[in-house]
Amino acid sequence: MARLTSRSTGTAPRSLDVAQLAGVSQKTVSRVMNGEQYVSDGVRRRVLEAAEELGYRLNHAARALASGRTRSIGVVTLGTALYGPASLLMGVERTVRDTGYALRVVNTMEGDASGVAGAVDSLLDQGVDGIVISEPIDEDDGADLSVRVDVPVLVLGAPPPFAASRVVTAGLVSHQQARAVTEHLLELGHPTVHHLAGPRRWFAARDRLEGWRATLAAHGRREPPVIMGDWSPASGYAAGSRLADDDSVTAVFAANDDMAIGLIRALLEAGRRVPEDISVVGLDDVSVAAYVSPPLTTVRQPFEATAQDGLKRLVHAIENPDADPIPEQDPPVDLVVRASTAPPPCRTTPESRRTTA
Amino acid sequence: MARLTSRSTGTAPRSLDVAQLAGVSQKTVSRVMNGEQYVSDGVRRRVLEAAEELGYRLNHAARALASGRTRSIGVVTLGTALYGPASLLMGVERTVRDTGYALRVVNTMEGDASGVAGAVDSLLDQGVDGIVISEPIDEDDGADLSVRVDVPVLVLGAPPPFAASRVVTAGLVSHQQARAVTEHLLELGHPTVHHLAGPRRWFAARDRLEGWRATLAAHGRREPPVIMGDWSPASGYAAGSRLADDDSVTAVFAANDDMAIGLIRALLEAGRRVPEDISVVGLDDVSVAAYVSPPLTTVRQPFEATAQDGLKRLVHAIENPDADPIPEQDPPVDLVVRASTAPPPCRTTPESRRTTA
DNA sequence: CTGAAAGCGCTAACAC
DNA sequence: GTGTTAGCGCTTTCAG
Repeated sequence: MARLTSRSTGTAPRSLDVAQLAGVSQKTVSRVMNGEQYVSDGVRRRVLEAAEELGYRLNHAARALASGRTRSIGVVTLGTALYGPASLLMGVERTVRDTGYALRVVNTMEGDASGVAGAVDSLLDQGVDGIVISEPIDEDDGADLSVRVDVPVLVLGAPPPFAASRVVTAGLVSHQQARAVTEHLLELGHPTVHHLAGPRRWFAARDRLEGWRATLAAHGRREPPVIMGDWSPASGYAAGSRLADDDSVTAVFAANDDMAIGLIRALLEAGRRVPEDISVVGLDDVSVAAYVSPPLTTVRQPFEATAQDGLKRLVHAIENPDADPIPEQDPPVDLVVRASTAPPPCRTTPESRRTTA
Repeated sequence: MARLTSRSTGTAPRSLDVAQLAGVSQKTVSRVMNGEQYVSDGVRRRVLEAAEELGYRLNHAARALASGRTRSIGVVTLGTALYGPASLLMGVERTVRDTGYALRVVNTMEGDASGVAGAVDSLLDQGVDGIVISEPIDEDDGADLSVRVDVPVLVLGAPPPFAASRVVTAGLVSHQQARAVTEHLLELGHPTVHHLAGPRRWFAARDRLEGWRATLAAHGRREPPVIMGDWSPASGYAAGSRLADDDSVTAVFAANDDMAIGLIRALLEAGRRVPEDISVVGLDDVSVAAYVSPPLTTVRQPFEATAQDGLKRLVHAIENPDADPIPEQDPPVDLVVRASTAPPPCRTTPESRRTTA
């Protein structure tokens, strides 16, 4: 009964130690730890008990080396605390555990030219079975990813920024959200809708702008000049200060809630009432949206659903390399109408069509 | 010049392949890749070129297996998009890359009894050289961490929730922040300050409460009953609805900005003016704080500094197991006075001392 | 300064 | 059902 290789204490127990304690081969321990079949219940129990007694934990590095799979997924994030990216990351985090994968996170360093490419590279370097790219923003240079990405990639909230063998996307909902917002405003009777856009480098910003533009066109409305913001309340405030002087403005769609809140602040300071004089809509439904003055009409973002749906499809792609990808499932648009929108001040008559093509 | 082991294409190149191409031993490649000294410049360059040509990337799993070190740090987060935890995570992410470590993230699943213990366990399981625990909340049960944590641990924003061999902390600033807020309000002439606290299970909530309480006591002021919130604007709103009826309330310190915003909303709806009738202070300095009505007086959180300082000390503990820990460096409290605070309505006389001990 | 040999702890392929 | 034999691609000794 003497152990063949009793290890000096201080070293972590290996599967061989467990095997000896349980009186089985090392391979059997491996089978049990991996939940494989073809192990009798008695042996399985003995092994489990031995492992427990020794405080054994499987060495993932060794497993990864031997199997070539790391059982981990890498996430590329922006490294900002902006509501959208941060919420998406949380959604990914919460979901990934259920998939049985571990999570590695890197962020695209601001001001670094390598950007997404560098981040993906570093993940590949660390060893991951799949990659999630959350809301990539356009690179300064057109840095294309020269490295070969041979693992499946999930892109959240944007189309793939590079070519990879197997790519899936999720959360491409900005266009429809913008349409819902614009139509809501038009239905209230506003002759047209102004738009405070996010930075051009963000796909979500461009897509919202497109959705707004397309909707105005579809209704034959004049398209006012776009105002550019940077997602921050300060930029919304600046936009509001400019807009406040223009009496023709009756409705503004801000590309996110933060800008909407800054915008409203500027309008109020300028003596314009919201929504009596000007209606404002945001996008995100941040937690305070219902409690600012006036409570903000906005669109709730489906972060959790996007993360879940995307991850499910990424894992499918990882584990079934040859199978067809699962089709994307768009969540419904969730417009939350509160008190920042109302019919325009004077003109109750809905519209004078044909102003523009 | 024939390669000894030319590998079939399709397999990733190993250090041996690089060695053969460069005409050196495999060990020399290892030396170069690790930036060790005692390699002549010529050899180093040849190796680097060969690696580049082959598209070689070091296999971290093999390295971890051979060296016993993973060069990665694990983070335990709460998995909520609350401003504090989310911002801390971003700070950690942004900082960790500079340290040369990779980041693994797990979150304590809500409703799971194992909580922090389970999360730490799963990190240990994955293999990490150090662990960051961000704002742990108290467990339902007194689940103590039975697993042995033999890697250094950094706890952010709370005292260590369990005993580990080497623990460092950072971001224990709530107490001082609460004091600054309370003193600001007292200096404005308010006879006392009410407190809308966060959930008891959060250390930050308890510490803010303690700071507020201690400050009132130090100034010999009456301590009004504490109102409990849950960090959400909704809970702030509920608190505000109750407080609005009480004429004796002239100043409220909400434990975070979200609650402060909800609180203000309720007060305004009830016809109380802020700050003319009631002053309100939040904590966090969320991005919209300056743009709500009225602009919120609050305390800016030093998330980035906390993450940087903490991580620096964690890495020190990892790499110098026997050295003394680097002492914690508290960032200064950053009270941002805006328009939600003012002297109390009538009583210009500062105080009537000795109301309570 | 450079190299040879051994082995980290596991899984893969195949025997029994 | 279970065991045996080879490596996975590195780092670690220890020689030179």
